[in-house]
Amino acid sequence: MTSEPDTPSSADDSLPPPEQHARQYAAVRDAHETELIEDYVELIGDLLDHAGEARATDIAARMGVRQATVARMIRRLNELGFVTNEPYRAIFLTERGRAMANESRKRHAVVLQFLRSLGVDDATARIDAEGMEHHVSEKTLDVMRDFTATHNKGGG
Amino acid sequence: MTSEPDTPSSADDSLPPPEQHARQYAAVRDAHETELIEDYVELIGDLLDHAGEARATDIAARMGVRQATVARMIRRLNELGFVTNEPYRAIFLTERGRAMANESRKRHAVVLQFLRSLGVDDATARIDAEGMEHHVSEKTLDVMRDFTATHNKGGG
DNA sequence: AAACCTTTTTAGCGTCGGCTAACTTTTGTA
DNA sequence: TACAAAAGTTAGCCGACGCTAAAAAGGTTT
Repeated sequence: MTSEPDTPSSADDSLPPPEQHARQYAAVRDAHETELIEDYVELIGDLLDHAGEARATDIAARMGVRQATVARMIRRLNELGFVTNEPYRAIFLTERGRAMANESRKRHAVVLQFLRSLGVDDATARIDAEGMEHHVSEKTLDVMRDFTATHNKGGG
Repeated sequence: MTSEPDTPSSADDSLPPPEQHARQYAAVRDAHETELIEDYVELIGDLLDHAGEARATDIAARMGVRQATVARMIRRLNELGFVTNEPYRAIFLTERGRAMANESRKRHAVVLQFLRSLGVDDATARIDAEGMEHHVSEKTLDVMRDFTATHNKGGG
């Protein structure tokens, strides 16, 4: 039939050429590299804003990992220039860290609200947004923003 | 203005309780554990279907990694019961592997077509789908399927 | 001040998934 | 048949990120 829902251009029958395929997976790997860092930075920013300070204990509790894991990550974030910290003291974001936290938070909010305006329930939207957040390109984020704006007039 | 896009109920002002927050991150970590395995199994399934066989060279080229990396992963997939393989021979999927490949492929297709029907260009949709695929819950997949079905009548 | 508890840090283990280098097997060709 | 190229395997390095256990620093209570 020529009137099938799958048009030739949108059918997923054939594999992309190997190089393009490889680039897709490389993009995913790249995203994974920065993903955890962004999650930590975003969480630290949230804690600073909501609790006034970001302590390792709270980060550990919210990330669901041990404090030792957090300590090592904080050291890494410091080396990368995202946070400043002195031994046995709270953690603060550098300018770069603050920028990343804001970026992440915005992206997170766009995805979360998009999912909700699609009709996904809140709990599911929160979980999915957390995972999807780092894999959504700027272009797709724009589309999501538009969609949410036009489908959310009555409030979501 | 009181008619801002952010309604109080959908605003993301406060952090979730720590335990819930931790569960969200745990879900992401869990997804990461199986993600790469699913990607390999899905790719092997695609190669079997499209090329008739799945060879380590082709897997490496398409994943964008070295053959040594593929070899170790194949051994792992074998131990996990997803593939069968004999030394220096092509790779085949077990029943479990085939089931996972089909699942992954379906999920991948749903996300990809959803993005396209949203209006995301093909190249972007492909990249984003690859990353998002593993972080989309069944519930959200259902919503995406519905959306694509109702917004894709003219083809796209 | 001493004792105690919490918080943070450090040391060290294990797994995973990239990599290179070197080797073996298969395959294709002279 | 012999040799070269391609494909597959193995060994071992490295960084990341979980973990436990134990030490060090900070804060509180007596």
